[in-house]
Amino acid sequence: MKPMTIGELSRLANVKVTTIRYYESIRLMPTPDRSPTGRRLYGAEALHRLSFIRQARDIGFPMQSIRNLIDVQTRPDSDCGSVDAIARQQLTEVQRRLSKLTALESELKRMLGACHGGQVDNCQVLAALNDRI
Amino acid sequence: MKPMTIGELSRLANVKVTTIRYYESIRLMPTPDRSPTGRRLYGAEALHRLSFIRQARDIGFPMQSIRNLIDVQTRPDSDCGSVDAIARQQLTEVQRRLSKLTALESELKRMLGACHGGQVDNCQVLAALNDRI
DNA sequence: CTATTTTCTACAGCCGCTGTAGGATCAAGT
DNA sequence: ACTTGATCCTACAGCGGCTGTAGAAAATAG
Repeated sequence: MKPMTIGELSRLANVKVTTIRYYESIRLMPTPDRSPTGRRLYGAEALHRLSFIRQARDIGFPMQSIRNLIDVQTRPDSDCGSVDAIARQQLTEVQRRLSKLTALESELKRMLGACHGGQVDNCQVLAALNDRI
Repeated sequence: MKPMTIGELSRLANVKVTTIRYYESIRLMPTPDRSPTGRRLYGAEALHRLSFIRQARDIGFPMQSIRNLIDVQTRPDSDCGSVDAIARQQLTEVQRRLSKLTALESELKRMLGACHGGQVDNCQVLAALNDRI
């Protein structure tokens, strides 16, 4: 398994090259090895980590939670309690989002069922959004 | 129903005063009436609209979608098709988020069940996150 | 051996706020 | 009526999380 360039990593993790460098600069990603000519070289571990960050961001995890999880991960002697606390906190937040999103989903569905190319003033989409969200 | 100040609106809609003024500056909120001494005065409509924006933002709606919906709302002669398109687009996005969040929720629950104050290296939290997210 | 693409660093800019400075206004208590 | 403290005003700077650009070096493709 030969190391990959930043561009390959970018494609595989679906994270822009500039963003990867940004993550490195804020120490969210570790400083990678370099080729003899100074190019960043990444292994599978980096891909794993970056994918994790990407997915977590995508799902709406705050940066700090991600950082916490990663930090704990790189200190394997630390106890599980802090990880547990983070997970618990995230679960609450995830459930809050889920309930809102579920409500929104049903409302959007209802709207799409009710609206058939009429005019806005006899269309329930916006009223529904205002009432229900 | 007497008009309310920006502070009252802020409390009722759970949006910071500065953020309300920011929304006004980017024309997401309309320019309000002013008191004789120059203070912003808002009615129920503003509260309605601001609450809508707030909830939509909270749930992860992109600014542009919110703007689209509001713009269409204020042009009641426009046809329903564009609203429908926006709603449809949002539904897809909402469902994407829902599936990810649901997966994450079950994983967090599993983690919390499996982790009882051990050490990180024999704790499944992080491995689970890496595997499943 | 060109030509195109990728990478490098360094830095500026954007979005969506958030906070601060410095001053005016208002509401409540004495 | 007067003080005190909260709220409001404008204007502008700063921040988090990227994103884009410039200018140069290096890798790959034809």
